[in-house]
Amino acid sequence: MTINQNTFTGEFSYSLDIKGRVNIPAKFRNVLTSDNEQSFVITRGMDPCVWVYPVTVWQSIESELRKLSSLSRINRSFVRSTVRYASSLQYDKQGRIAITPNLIEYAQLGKEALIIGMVNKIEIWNPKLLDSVDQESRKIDSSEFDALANQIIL
Amino acid sequence: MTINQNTFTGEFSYSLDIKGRVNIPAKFRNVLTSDNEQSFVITRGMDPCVWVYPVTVWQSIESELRKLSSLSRINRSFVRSTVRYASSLQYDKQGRIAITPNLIEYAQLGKEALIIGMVNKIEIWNPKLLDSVDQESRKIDSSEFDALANQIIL
DNA sequence: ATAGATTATGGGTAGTTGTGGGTAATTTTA
DNA sequence: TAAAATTACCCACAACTACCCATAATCTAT
Repeated sequence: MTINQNTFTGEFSYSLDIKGRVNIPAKFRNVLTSDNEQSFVITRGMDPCVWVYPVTVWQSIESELRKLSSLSRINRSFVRSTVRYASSLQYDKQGRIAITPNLIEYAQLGKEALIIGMVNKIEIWNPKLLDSVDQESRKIDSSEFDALANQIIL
Repeated sequence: MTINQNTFTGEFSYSLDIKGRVNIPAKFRNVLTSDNEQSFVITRGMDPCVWVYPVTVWQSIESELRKLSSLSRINRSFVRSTVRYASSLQYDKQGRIAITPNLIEYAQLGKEALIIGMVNKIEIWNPKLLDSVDQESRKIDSSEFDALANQIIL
């Protein structure tokens, strides 16, 4: 039994080809899907990147959304923004996925795509953008970052 | 019963071969893995070296990461930086591990690799780098170093 | 001291993975 | 409705990795 049974870890560099396809790391494939669930969910990330969820994880998000009353305007807006960019997907016989132009534009993806395991989901980044976003985050919240490291890293 | 039952101690020098493989000291093997858990986790160290964790230790880090909400930007950045360079691994039939090019570059590993027991994890160093980093640390924080020694050494 | 076992290091091979491109089917557009 | 564009499916190859075996050095036990 490996830890990758349930979680995504590691970083992989792949090329986004002219048809908008990227490889999904072999290590991630049986985490993302199973024998009885071939599809998964792709959507916008909170950062300028693409998020890819296993169906089980997405379903728990969806069930939370169902609990939100549509009477509240902010609830409606939140549900809309969460669901709007999400779509169900499968990989092709080679283990690649086709990223929609919408998402390519949002994540500003070029020829090189960096795929990062984020425990319960996958992120797909433009490498340069990732660097600048992470640097920015750490500059602004450096003390918070250090506090987390102190608390969590063994 | 030996002290090595649960902790990593001591220092060992091995060669990193052309395929990026290093031996894991025989003494460490049953600390790192067990009959029902064959894999372990390799990642970047805080210093310029490689860290190797038993699965149990890594899992407690991971479970803390799962608690962090993705709504906070610094949380996302922290999870990313922690998980990004980590991967699950097993040794081959000879008791070696294959270190990824990423990590070899980060730790500036050459032909000679120094493996050091660090109680709850293993460190893999370029010997020269280790010397200079340790000297540097002690020069800068010498009073702190002495205070720790005073407090801990019996 | 010697034989057997374990450990350290090197290399070969088969299978998997990553990448590109072709063709048919489907959708979109004029 | 027909042409154009897009998408889905398929095949092929190159690169890499995992697995295997071989040998030398070291350690252990009698």
